[in-house]
Amino acid sequence: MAVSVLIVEDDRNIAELLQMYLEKEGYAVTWAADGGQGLAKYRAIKPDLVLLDVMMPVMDGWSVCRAIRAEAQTPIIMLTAKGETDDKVNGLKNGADDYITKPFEMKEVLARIEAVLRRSSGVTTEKKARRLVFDKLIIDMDAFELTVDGKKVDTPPKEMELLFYLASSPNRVYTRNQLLDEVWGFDYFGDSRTVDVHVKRLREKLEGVSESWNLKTVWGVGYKFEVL
Amino acid sequence: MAVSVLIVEDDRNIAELLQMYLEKEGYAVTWAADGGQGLAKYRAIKPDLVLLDVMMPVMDGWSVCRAIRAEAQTPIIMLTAKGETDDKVNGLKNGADDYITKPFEMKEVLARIEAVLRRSSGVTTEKKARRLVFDKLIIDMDAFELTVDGKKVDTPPKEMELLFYLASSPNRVYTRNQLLDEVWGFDYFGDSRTVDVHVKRLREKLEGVSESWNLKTVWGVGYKFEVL
DNA sequence: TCACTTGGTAACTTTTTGGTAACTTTTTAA
DNA sequence: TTAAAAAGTTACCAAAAAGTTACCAAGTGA
Repeated sequence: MAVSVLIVEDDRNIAELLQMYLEKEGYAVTWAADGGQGLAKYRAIKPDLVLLDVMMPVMDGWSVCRAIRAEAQTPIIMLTAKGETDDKVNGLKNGADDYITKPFEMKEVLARIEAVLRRSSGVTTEKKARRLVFDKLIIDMDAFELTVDGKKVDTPPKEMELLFYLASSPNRVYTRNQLLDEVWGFDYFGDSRTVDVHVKRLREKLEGVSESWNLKTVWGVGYKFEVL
Repeated sequence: MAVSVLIVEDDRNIAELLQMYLEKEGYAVTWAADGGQGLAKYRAIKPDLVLLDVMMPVMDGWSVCRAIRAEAQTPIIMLTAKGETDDKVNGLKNGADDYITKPFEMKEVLARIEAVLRRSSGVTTEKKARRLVFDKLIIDMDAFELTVDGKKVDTPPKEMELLFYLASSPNRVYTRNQLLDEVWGFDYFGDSRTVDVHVKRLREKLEGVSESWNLKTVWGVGYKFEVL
């Protein structure tokens, strides 16, 4: 069953961004725009985890945090503005499990959520395969290491992630925009040609290694990791 | 089977902090908010160990301690406020096995628990490898000693723990935040660049010693202890 | 109390990366 | 056959990340 997350955040944009990312990761997301609503929705749906903004009008995050703590042990992650150092202390005092400083990276948020859920026992987020093996090619995202024909090849993050993504679904074509969405993040606004450049760089590392796979251009569409 | 611990502590925050840490270490934790409840839960679940706060309203820690001692030899660790020196004497008089002064470090608590359990025979906490050996490198967390190329090298705690953590999962990359969570504790409030500095200090101690391993930077991701 | 150790911060330097722009080549379709 | 569109390629640069150094605050022990 899906893990449910309640977002209590008055800034609509931040909330939507979070929601989009979390849903993509398979979480069931509910959003509350203020503290009062947050508490109400909390009681209604009893989520597995709460993301709670500190700065909110009327009923602030700490009040909500204490209120939730008074009735259950649901993990709470606070979202605090940068510089408010005391928040860290407050957080623990009021029973928060972790806190994230704005502005935050989505990856950061996901990592924290998984960490907190892991800590609070029970819920286990099933992890995907982090290691792909093809003929003379190993893509290991745990070691963050690319092995080509038995040799380790230094490969920057973006290239690793792009290759890993393509190779996770062999023979499937992705458009540049799909790749930008999935690898760069849907909040990336740049030239789609940047994909070409990364493909080029990957090809330099991979060319002539094996007959059984290659990074193929699908003209007018995009790229795929082709496996014969 | 998991080792069970009963926490009797009226301060919800402290209790939760303890619970979180202990569960992460694999203990089965039960919490009681006051002395009466504590005694009741003690009788219900017969835990392997009791963490008992001294200062509690209604029925204080000493009473609970004596009550438990009257019926079993279950190890008891008292949690006392700083300055209450007499507690030490009281503790022994009332049959406590150990005592810890607030505010305490979680690591301290874990160490005490393991020590007490070891002493009270019976329960054996199967502990992980506390000693890692690589080519010309010995990381001994029991002796808290680092041996490089046959020579002991004075190494401060944080560096030892960081190295030990990284070396416990060779070739696996950890981000700075993961390392902060795991080595510094998830309740650490500080700059993630502090990891860099510790890595630097470790490298000074380790550089040029062996070809078969090294502390490697994974650009854009984090660090790993690489073993060839 | 004072000297020493440790852990952490801040500031500055160096390295690496990701992305853009410009130019070239290939493919498609009229 | 040729022009337009798409993709390949190259070089370069600003920003991000990591390395490095110096310094400071808190804790420790003599």
